[in-house]
Amino acid sequence: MRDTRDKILDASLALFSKKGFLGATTKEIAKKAGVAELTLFRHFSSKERLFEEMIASHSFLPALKGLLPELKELSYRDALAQIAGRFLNRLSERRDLIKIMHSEIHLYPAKVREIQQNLVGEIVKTLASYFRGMQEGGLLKEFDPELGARAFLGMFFQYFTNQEFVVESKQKFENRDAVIREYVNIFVSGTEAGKSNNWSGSRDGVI
Amino acid sequence: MRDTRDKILDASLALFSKKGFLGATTKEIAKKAGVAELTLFRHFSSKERLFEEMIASHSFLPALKGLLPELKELSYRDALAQIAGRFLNRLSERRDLIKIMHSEIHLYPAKVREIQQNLVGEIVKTLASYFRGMQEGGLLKEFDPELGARAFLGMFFQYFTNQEFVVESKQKFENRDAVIREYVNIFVSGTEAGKSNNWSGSRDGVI
DNA sequence: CATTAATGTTAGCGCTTACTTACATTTTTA
DNA sequence: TAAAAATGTAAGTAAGCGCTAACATTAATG
Repeated sequence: MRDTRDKILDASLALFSKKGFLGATTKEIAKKAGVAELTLFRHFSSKERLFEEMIASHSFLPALKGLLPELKELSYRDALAQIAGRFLNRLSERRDLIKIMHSEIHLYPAKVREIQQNLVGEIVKTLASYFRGMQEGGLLKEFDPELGARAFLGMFFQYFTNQEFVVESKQKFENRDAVIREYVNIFVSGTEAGKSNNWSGSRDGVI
Repeated sequence: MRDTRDKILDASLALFSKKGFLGATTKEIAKKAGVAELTLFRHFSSKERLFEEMIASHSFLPALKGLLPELKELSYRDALAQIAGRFLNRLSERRDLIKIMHSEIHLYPAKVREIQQNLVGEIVKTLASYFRGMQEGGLLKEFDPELGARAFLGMFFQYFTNQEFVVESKQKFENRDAVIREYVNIFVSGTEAGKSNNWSGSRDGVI
């Protein structure tokens, strides 16, 4: 049955994420999947193969192919907020995979790099090419587009991991949208006091 | 002997970092420390206690107590570069501990939070209070100082983990100082095209 | 130098783990 | 409905793990 295989894959994702590769036992995975342990081994020749196939089955995702055109119809701020939001969504969806990625770098450096690539690489490229376009239009300053993309996404990746894996009682900065707004604003216009950019508008409520 | 204890603690840091708590065996740790396995258990009643004491012995560090006054004598850009540099240095020094922190969140959530707190908390506060001072002096825009500090350090934390744990052949962005310069610049004056901030000076060498 | 403390050596216990064998039972398929 | 494929049950194997016991050896101490 195709169903059984998937149930095992899903259970293994959850348990590898929660307890790590060594900490999750095949017996436990089978139990969580609602199958006999032997059935697990009939589908996957070893625990290691199960791990690899689980990773393979969960790690690819396109998800923002046609995003670039959309961005061009938004203001710079809105475009960045859009990217940040989607990025955070994707990270949330792939929460378990990211946890595994953090836990098992030593076991599977290649696989982990592959996940990272699939998860971040595409969005970095999309954002970088958006920056390039805007720079050519004279709308942005000169900076390395890919480096800029990594800086921008890095702020959010770090925010995400901190929220998901470190913070316990969802404290101060749980307001996702407020964080996005503030980070985007910093990225757009910086922090140094200057002429215009006060943008005091939507700060304390009311719009 | 005091020496023996420390040798075991050091060996356990290295191996827990490399293979995780479950992956590192007491036999292997003892061998790396150059002692008999039994000696390890005479110093630490269990593998778990060894792990905890190792964490405790490595996780505290003040390291930038008197930094704030120093910062006030620097330009905004230089102050941020200074902070970023010190932050990256600290992360490099504590490389192994950070790896463990990533690997063992599920086992020791409390301990991991404590490390994170010791490692990042102090520097966040220092930077935030620097921001506050600068804002009161009218030198910076209005933004949440702690959130700003987290955004700034987040860019670098992400850069660090990417370099250390993901990238293999030190590729494109190995130039630490160039990354610091670009990130600081983005943070200071943003990315949106405006009036002044071309700052084309020290971009390609030659100051 | 004699006593005590710290370490080494070896062997092993009890437990868990990934994985297997043999056979019964269910489910799917033709 | 009969053959075939998928799953279950139960028992067990071999290996590795954390950890201990008993005793010998070395190093530090007074």
